[in-house]
Amino acid sequence: MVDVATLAGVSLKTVSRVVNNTPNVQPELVERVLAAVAELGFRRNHLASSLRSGQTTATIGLLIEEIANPFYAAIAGAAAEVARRHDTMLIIASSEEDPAREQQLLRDMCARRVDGLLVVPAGHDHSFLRAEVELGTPMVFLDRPPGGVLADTVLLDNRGGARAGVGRLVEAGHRRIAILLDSIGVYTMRERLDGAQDALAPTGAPYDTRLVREGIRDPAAASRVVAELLDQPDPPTAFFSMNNRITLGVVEELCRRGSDAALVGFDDFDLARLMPYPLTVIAYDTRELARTAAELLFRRIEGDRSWPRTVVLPTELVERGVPPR
Amino acid sequence: MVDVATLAGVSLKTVSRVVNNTPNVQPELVERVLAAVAELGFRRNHLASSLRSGQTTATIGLLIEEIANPFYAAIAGAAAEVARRHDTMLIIASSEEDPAREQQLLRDMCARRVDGLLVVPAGHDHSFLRAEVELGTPMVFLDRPPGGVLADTVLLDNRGGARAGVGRLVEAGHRRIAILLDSIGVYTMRERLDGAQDALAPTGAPYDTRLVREGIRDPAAASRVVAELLDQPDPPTAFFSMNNRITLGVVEELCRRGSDAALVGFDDFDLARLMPYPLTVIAYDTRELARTAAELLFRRIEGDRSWPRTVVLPTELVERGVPPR
DNA sequence: ATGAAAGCGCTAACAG
DNA sequence: CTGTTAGCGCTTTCAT
Repeated sequence: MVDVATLAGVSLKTVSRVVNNTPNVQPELVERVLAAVAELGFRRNHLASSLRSGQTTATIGLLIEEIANPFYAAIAGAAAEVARRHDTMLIIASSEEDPAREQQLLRDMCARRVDGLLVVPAGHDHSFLRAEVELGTPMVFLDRPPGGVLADTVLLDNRGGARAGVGRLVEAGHRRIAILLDSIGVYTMRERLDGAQDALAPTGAPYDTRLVREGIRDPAAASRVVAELLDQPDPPTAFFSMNNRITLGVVEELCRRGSDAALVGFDDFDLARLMPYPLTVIAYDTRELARTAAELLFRRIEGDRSWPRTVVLPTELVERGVPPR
Repeated sequence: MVDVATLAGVSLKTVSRVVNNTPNVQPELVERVLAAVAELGFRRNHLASSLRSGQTTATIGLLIEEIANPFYAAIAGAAAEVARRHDTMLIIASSEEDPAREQQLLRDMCARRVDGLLVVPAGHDHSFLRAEVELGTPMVFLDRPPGGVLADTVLLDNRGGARAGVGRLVEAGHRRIAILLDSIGVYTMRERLDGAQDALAPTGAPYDTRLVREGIRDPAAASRVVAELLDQPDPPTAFFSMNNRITLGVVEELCRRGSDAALVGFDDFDLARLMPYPLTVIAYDTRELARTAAELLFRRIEGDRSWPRTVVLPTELVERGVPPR
């Protein structure tokens, strides 16, 4: 900047004014400065400017589990769009579901003085962020609630969605309904399981724990569990899958066998219409989830100091056919 | 840091040493400093440290078209993984295929003094980056070559892949092969078209421009084009689709009609096995593309000053059946 | 409307 | 092993 000022024959401060589009600079000087900027290939150092001015880095951080996963990619896309409207850059980091890594990444983002944080929690204890929150760094949690810190949270109606999905199977006459889920350690899975039980309770059907299978991490595992369940003496007549990876494996195995068991899955599919199986699902708007969270965050960044709130977004039962019992 | 130093009764510099894990500090002092850090909730300002030390911000920028797109999400995932291994944060920005926006974003990233840039080009002229390159900011282009600037580039063998795909259709006896593509303005599409023509040329079949359809932006448009082509007096017996959005629309329309036309598509699908149609595709390793680019970038960041190179990654014909003519 | 001086929070260079 | 001093590139404050 000193070089530019020298070349343009003005003071350093005038260069700063021109570079920042401050009004009240003589057009002639503006031109001279701009010429010098071009000639020297000057590029403003954003770090230095936000170091001195102190308030904003025009950057927010997004912490997710894994960017290659379509769910998180959708979140990142919606967050990026909102960030863009606020002329803000987005730092994206993946926790890989590792709480230690989550903590390290969040600390690092804070050290970079992001203006705010959008977090899909991996761990259950976020009290280490309390100091940061008190220091005034806004943060919004999404998809899962934080632990040990009071902050804005945007969630899906997991319980209501699962209740509706299993309810639909009950309505179709099913009583032996297998429930397939990933780790019970994850908040969303616990909520969905509660919802499933809400729907099952009024039927008076005995709650058969052998029909609830936990720890299914991928489609292949889901296929194996389905095979095992169908080979039992008293097989289930319907399946409730708690995420789309599992649903995929269930579809594969049901098709392989030409089974007429019913299936309802949590999470919608891009290609559901082309599936060789009527796929009724519980859908929700992932982008809306992220958009809501990001907009809440920017409201905070712009100075909103109201009490933290929790927003719950609805889910929708997308009916594509449910074979009766 | 001054406060921490005062509280711990040491100099500012000692605090700096402790915070940076510099060896050769008395354990006792380390402890006192750490206690003060904890008590005051001190968090090192990463911006200030990289402003002064000047060399590295431990940040790289990734410019893509749109993060929610699975192709770019895969790229982002692989890049994030390499960045992570180098303890580097990733700023991701989406150009939305707008060259003006691309330029603005890249300039902004440079202003933030990223250590390097990973770019999937949207525009055709990147000469505005030349000053930046000369100033020593490493950058690697991927999926498409840059224009007007010499830099490392990692590409797929688009031409070879298309040649193999269309070649497979020719081998199955097809001569009237419809070719469906997105915008001809995109490098990858032009390359793939060249490859298709490579395969068609030796057959001596007249090159029928009515069978080459450009400007297909989404599955619905692809379905419409397929319908139109099949309703012609002399319909094609095979389709070559140049990306997976198009392939999807082709599959839908072929299924709807129960057509036995052959189909080969560029880009693989997650759910190809479950498709109601034998889907032979040209596959490639998207993550490998990004990994290669990111590793090249870090080699540059670490000081490699060798002449820029271009790497071309192979594609693979994944055979899932091709109906003969 | 323009400029001079101070300083953001940190690290480099050099002493002690 | 520890401290002092200067200064990264910019913006703020206050003068002119």
